[in-house]
Amino acid sequence: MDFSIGELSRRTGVKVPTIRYYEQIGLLPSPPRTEGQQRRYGKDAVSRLAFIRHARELGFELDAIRALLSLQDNPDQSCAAADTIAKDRLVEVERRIAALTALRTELRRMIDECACGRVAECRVIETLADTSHSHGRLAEG
Amino acid sequence: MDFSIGELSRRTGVKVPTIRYYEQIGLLPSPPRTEGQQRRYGKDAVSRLAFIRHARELGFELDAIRALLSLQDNPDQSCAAADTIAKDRLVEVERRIAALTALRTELRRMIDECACGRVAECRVIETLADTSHSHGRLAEG
DNA sequence: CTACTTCCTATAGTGACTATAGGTTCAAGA
DNA sequence: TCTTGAACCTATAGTCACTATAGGAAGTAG
Ligand SMILES: [Zn+2]
Ligand SMILES: [Zn+2]
Ligand SMILES: [Zn+2]
Ligand SMILES: [Zn+2]
Repeated sequence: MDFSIGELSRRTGVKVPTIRYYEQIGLLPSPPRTEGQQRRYGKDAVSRLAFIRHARELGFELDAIRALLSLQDNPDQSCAAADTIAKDRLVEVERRIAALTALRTELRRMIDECACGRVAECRVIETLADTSHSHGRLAEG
Repeated sequence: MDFSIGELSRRTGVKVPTIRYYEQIGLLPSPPRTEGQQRRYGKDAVSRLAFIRHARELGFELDAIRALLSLQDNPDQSCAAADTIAKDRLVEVERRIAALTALRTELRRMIDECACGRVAECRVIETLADTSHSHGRLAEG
C-alpha cells in the first residue's frame, strides 16, 4: 500500500531527484519515512504528482501550480482564480505561437535563399547580420 | 570614433551587464580600455553585437551563435555548417509550434468548459488532474 | 550473510542572463 | 580647478526548474 520514491517515479514519470526537489520547495508534502529515513508514499502522492506533471507539461510555472494545488485542496472556494491562471497561460501560449510563427517564416526564407556556396554569399549569415528589424525577447515555454 | 559600453548598449539594444557577460564567455572580444580600465568600442563591436542580438531573437543558443560568428570571420569557407545550424533551429521551431498548438487546444477547451463555479466542479482543475494522456517535455524557446 | 540495487543528504552545475554591493572614473558645469 | 553625479568597474549571488555528482546508508533477494 505504500511504496518508495523510485516506485512513485515509475508511476508518474517524474524523475526521483525532481520529486525530492518538489518536496524541498514545498510543492509536495514531506511523506512519512521508514526507520532508515527512506520516504514512503501512498496513492495521494501519485495523484498530486501527476497533477503537477500535467500542469508542467502545459507550461504552468511552479508558482502557478502551487496556487492551483492549494485551490484543489479547497473544493468549496470559487474557481475564478484557477480560471485566471489558465487564461493567463493561454494568452502567453498564443503570444509564443505568434512569435515562433514569425521566426519560422524568417528561418525558412533565409534557408531557402541560400545557394549553399561560400560564407561570403550565405543568406543565413547575411540575414542574421541584418538589423533592420526586431523580434523582441524570446522567452520560456 | 570610439565609445563606452553604455553607448554600445544604446546602439544595439543589448543591456550593459549582458555585454560584459558576452565578453566574459568569449563571445565578444575584449575591447581596448582607457587608462582607468573602462571599455572602449568601435563600429565592429556594434555589428558583431547586433548579429548576436538578432540570432538570439531567432532563438539560437549561444554555442550556435559562437559557431556562426566564427564562420562569419572566415568568409571563404563553405556555408554548409551555417545552413545546418539554421535548419536545426527551424526543425526545433516547428516542433515547438506543434507542441504549443496542442497546448492551446487543451487550454482553450478547459477554459471554455468551466462554468465558473466552485473548485469542485472546475474543468480547469479537473483537466489538470486527468492523466490519461501526455505531452512530453516542454523546453526552451 | 552477502551482494546489489536503491535510497539518503548536501552541494554544485546548467543556460542566459539579472541584480546587488562597494568602489572608481569620467565629463560637464560653476 | 574643483565638484558633483552619472556611468563605469569587479566580484559575487540569485533566477528557474531542474540535473549531476560524491560519498555514504538502507533495503532486499538469494
Ligand atoms: Zn548558406
Ligand atoms: Zn529577424
Ligand atoms: Zn473553473
Ligand atoms: Zn493535457
